[in-house]
Amino acid sequence: MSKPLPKPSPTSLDVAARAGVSQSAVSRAFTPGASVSKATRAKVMAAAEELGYRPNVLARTLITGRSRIVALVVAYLDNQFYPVALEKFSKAFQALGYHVLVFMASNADEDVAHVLDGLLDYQVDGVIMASVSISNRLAARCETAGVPVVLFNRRQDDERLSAITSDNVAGGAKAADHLVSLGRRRIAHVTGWSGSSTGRDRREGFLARLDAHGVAPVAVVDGMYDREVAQQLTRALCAGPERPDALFVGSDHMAFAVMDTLRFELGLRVPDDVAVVGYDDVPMAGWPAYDLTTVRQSADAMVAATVETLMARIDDPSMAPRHLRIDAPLVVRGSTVKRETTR
Amino acid sequence: MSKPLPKPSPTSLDVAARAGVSQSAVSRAFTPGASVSKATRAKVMAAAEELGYRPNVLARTLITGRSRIVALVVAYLDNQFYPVALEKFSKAFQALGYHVLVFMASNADEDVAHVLDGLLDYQVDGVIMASVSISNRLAARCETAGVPVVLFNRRQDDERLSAITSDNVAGGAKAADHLVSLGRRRIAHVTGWSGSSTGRDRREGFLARLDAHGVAPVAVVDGMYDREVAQQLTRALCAGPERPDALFVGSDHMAFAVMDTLRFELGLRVPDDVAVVGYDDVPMAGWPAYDLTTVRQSADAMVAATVETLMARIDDPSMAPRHLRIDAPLVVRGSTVKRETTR
DNA sequence: CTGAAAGCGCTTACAG
DNA sequence: CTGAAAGCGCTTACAG
Repeated sequence: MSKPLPKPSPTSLDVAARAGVSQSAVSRAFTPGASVSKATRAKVMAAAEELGYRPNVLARTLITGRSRIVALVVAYLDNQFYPVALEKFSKAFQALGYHVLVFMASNADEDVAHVLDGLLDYQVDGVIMASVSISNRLAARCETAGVPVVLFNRRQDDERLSAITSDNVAGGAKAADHLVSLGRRRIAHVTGWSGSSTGRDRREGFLARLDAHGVAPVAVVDGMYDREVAQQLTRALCAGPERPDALFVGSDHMAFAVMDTLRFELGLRVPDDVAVVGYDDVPMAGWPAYDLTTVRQSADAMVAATVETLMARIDDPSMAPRHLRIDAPLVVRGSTVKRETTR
Repeated sequence: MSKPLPKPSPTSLDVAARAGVSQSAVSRAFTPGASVSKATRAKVMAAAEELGYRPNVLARTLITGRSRIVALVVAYLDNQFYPVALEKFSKAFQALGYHVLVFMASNADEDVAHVLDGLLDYQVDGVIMASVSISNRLAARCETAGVPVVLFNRRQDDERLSAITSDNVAGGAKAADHLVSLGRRRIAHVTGWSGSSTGRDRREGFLARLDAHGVAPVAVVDGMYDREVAQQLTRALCAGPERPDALFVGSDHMAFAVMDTLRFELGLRVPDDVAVVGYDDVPMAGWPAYDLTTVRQSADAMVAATVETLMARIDDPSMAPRHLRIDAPLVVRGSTVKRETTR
């Protein structure tokens, strides 16, 4: 409650006085491309160094309208795909002189609305919505505020929003091809949350291709991208008389829970009794304990495309929104094809 | 490059005009505790609503010196402990009306210095250094700028820095007690990075207690908090004639790699051939595939203590730094004690 | 309770 | 290239 004054930071005026130049000159010395003589800049820099001066970014933002802050809205970090992406986002933006403000939001619309207000208050230059859907009303609000939004790993029918995803429909199809080619016929699908485009698209691609092969799924159930739910569904699926011999799971995160349940709770062998295919290819999928066959969403490629798209729209707000679908290859591992080398 | 104008956001002046009051009145209406009549506030709020006005936080920051932004500096997000903590930090600060700016930094001093400059430019109200060490010179720079710093999961001899850790020395000791009580005698320790306080403290506690039990470790090697390194060390340790029958690993993240190597590469049984104890108790440690005995660092407790400490120092910069050590209980699971219920 | 005014630390036309 | 000045959108004494 007390207000002790930690000696105030030096301002451009202090530097100007010390360097014997005008305050404008100091500002110019710190503005790339501004017209200052070499001599002036040198004097300014020397004085700044002595005083420990650094320009106040916030004051600059007030004038330029550019905060060099990008907001990343994310719903959960327990699915390893997102921390991996966050790390890459953070590094990519840092390299561009931008910084990432993280907002956690559930997928509830009021919650997203509230978070959105908060981030608009900070005059962020752009918004990345990762794993979060956004209503048209909310999207419109960002556009009105002149803040470009790009969806990461989610797409929307609303044309105004840029969206970067993997090719989820094709990815789902690859999972179907793979399981059928392995001779599996009692195939079930634990989908990603059907409230998300990723959940729906992967399911659509998977079921369409299964159908093309003349195979009817024994079950299609919503895993909600939740470990617990996936676990319960696995139990239920395996309790019936027609136990599946293959499971396509809408995310690696759920697939790990499915495998745990199959092996340690139900005593089934993977892949012998049940083959499992996931989606994402998070690092953990490659760990020997799971060795999970999965559809790879390249976080590198998706993050790079997202950053590029957002920056392009920040530089030119009139640019048309982009909808990119990154290729997602199947990565075959031990959860579908028995390995000889490991026990 | 073009500069199309997305219609500018309404300012307090616009609202004032519409509400028929002064600009000061608008400001007061949005300042909790300011003296405004109910009637005035109502008029202002109505006008603000109609115009879609929200106060510009940055302009406010320029005056108050409080940005309500907290910087979180983190070295890596692959160890699940950190994303879990980040999620909790973000939610806790959001609840307080603060926001988290994420900075990734390696542990290299120049890198930290660079990142620190960046975050000081944003006038952040406080800094949390998670998994990152900081030199005294750098710490001093923050203090000079009047920005409180608290270390999360790392401590420093420098008294000026608040630090929140688990009781790593006691935690290490518990791991030793447990393994010895199990009858293990050929015990090795893959330590956390010895450049970190956590790595050193856990080792110290572990070795001291081992010694108290009259047991000499068969090996003590630095795992660097790295999966790859842990894997190679595991191979090397098990190649010798005196294969360890127990391993204390400085973090769960490394322990998973150790278990994978033991089981899938070396064909050893856990815990029968080798017992494994980790540190952290990340969610994954409880998953059946690992079922890892470990020392629990409560992310909830540590984050809460960190937030509380940082907020206290933001409110009163003259407050003395705090050094908290959160109790870290041993959680016994299947990687040291065979479970009957699971296969 | 209310308004006019100064000022937070900068950028950027405008003259020179 | 350089400086004096206006102004970004607010908060906050200061009078009334």
